[in-house]
Amino acid sequence: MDLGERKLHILQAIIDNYIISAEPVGSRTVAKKFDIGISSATIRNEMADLEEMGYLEQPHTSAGRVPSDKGYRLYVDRLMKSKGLSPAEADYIKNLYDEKARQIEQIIFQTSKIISDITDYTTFILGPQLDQVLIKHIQLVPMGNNCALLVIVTNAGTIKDSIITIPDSISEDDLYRFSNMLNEMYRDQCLGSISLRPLIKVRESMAQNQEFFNSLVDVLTDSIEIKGSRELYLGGTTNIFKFPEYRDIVKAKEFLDLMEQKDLLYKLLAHFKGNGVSVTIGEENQYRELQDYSIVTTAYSVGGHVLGTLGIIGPTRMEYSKAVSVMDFMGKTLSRYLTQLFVKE
Amino acid sequence: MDLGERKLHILQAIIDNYIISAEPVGSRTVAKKFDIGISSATIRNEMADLEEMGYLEQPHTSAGRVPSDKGYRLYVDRLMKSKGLSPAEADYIKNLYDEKARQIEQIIFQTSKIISDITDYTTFILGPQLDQVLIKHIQLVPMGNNCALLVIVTNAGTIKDSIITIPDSISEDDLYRFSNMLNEMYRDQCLGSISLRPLIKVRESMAQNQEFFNSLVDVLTDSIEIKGSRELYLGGTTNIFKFPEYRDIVKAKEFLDLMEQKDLLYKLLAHFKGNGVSVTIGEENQYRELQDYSIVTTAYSVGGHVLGTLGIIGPTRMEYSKAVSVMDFMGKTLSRYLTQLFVKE
DNA sequence: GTTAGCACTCTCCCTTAATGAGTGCTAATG
DNA sequence: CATTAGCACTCATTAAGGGAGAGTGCTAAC
Repeated sequence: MDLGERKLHILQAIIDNYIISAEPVGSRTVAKKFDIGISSATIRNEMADLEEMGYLEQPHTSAGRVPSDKGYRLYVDRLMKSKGLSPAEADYIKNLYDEKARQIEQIIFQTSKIISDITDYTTFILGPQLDQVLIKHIQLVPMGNNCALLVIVTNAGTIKDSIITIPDSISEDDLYRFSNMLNEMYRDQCLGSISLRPLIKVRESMAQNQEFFNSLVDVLTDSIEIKGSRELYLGGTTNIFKFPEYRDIVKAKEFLDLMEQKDLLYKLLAHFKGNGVSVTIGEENQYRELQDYSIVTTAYSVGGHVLGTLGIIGPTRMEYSKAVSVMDFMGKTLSRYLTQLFVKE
Repeated sequence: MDLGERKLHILQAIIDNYIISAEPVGSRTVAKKFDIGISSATIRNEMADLEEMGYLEQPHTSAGRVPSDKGYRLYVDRLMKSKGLSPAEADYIKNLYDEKARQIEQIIFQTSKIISDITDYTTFILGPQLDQVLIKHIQLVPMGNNCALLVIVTNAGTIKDSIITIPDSISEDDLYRFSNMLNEMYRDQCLGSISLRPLIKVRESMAQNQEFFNSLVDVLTDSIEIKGSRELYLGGTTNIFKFPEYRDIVKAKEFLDLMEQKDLLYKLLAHFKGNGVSVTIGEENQYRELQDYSIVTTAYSVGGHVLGTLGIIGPTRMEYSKAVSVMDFMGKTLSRYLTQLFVKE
């Protein structure tokens, strides 16, 4: 059995309808929407075919049809009409970015807020990938009781800090001197691939402070171990309540727990390295916990280097057309903005 | 009518029971719990009195009694037996703090996680109050396209950063020189009360860079405007689902929306400056949106200076005894830990 | 003052019945 | 031969009715 033009039209009508209504779609409804002279009986036959082919499902015998993941996939690949953003929306976004945002965190939060406001889905953003990023400044700041703060500023505007212990024998002046050394050694080096070798020289020059030296090396090594340290920002988590399929308290809790469990989202996002917008529908997802949801992601970059990922998550009954447009637009807008801020012309 | 010993005992039995069961408590239940020879009929009479006095309420004629906010208040002030933490819990907490936490943010997150794990309520923590805090280091880091990052490290281990624009005429070397000047001027000054006057001298020395100078002054002024910039950390927001009174999706959403609306929590916490643990029950709260909940707060400090506030929020049917013990313990533990880290002996 | 007894109230839950949307099949139609 | 009208059938949803049970308030006796 093959997918004639008419079957595709019917499938599209059903999905369009279901995305809006969240109710199984019956043959009569399709007949009305599809005002050419085809009766509901004919449509019923076609729908039975589409179900047999796996594009539709039936919650129970006497209900209408609901799209399957396979149906959504076909819809995303071939049927949906790309909507684009309304000029009002594009303006709204541009204006927000024009306002002075003075911290990279603020910019990211703003981005996540925009996306979840416009789409009504939950947004998650993976912060700058530190191994791609250059060190712009290193500073050791004496803090108090045998403590110092190691601060690393990167060229993506992010700051990484770490408390380290220092022995009594090191004075504040020593720390500042040492800061300068570190700066000279590591400025404009890539955080992901800095070598500890140059430090050996330093080690000799502070032979009496082995302990401090070791602690410092530990921290630097930790800083290179980036995986754990990438921030994951969430926005619009309670948007999930807007969808009737999550009126059920158990499902809502399940979703919110999922969002709090950030490891899963980390792992998930690790896969989407490519550029362009990627859509993962329901069971296409390799993680079972996420197979009830659809996820749309895209990368953002600074000066051509991919820095992190934007994503939204919502029910498989997602407004894919809008979701894809928004993510595409926001990925590009954020990249342009960051590049303009941080890359020398 | 006055509150005899027996009435107090009955009230206590009712509240103890209701806190656990979340069901209206009937006279028979109290009679059982209260195994001295008093019949349920007598207790019924006493309960009617307690209701008349405003300590109890009746959801409907044929239901048991439920404590009123006034009842809870009496309970908290006079009736509850302070439980203290179990040794196991105290150990668990101490062990967590002994693990190396390398960022102040991490420490705060850990604290909020501990509190919501132990109490099952939602935790909110107001981060360090920046006007109480000393500047330990200031750094201008050149970033790219007419941009620099102003980084301020404080003696509470927090870092404040801000993107500022710089004119072409300023070189990287100028920036570093300027950083050094700022450091000399402001190190160990209180962030809340730094004066811009010393900068006037600098202004003269960079007469040809008025624009940059102005932008810098703006940012410094902003940094002093602290109110907006205090972080509010949340933990265990989905704990609310554990309580039967929030099985209702509307109420659950209401609560979660409340937690996302951080201004309200800011305003709320501004009131609790004193030390010691403070309990606010239901309608005692001045903000209508919070009158369905009870809130327990306490301050944390570094070296005797109050830095911020810990709080939990849950249904008025709260395990006050445990809540108070935990908050007291955690406030003290966190303060001790931070003091030990950051204050010179 | 305390208590046993009893009528009364109200919620909760189960059963039953009616409604209605939608299907699948059959037979008629162009 | 594809299309369609007609009809019996299915199943979820909703409303109504009717115990059962928990709890109260009142009265009268102790």
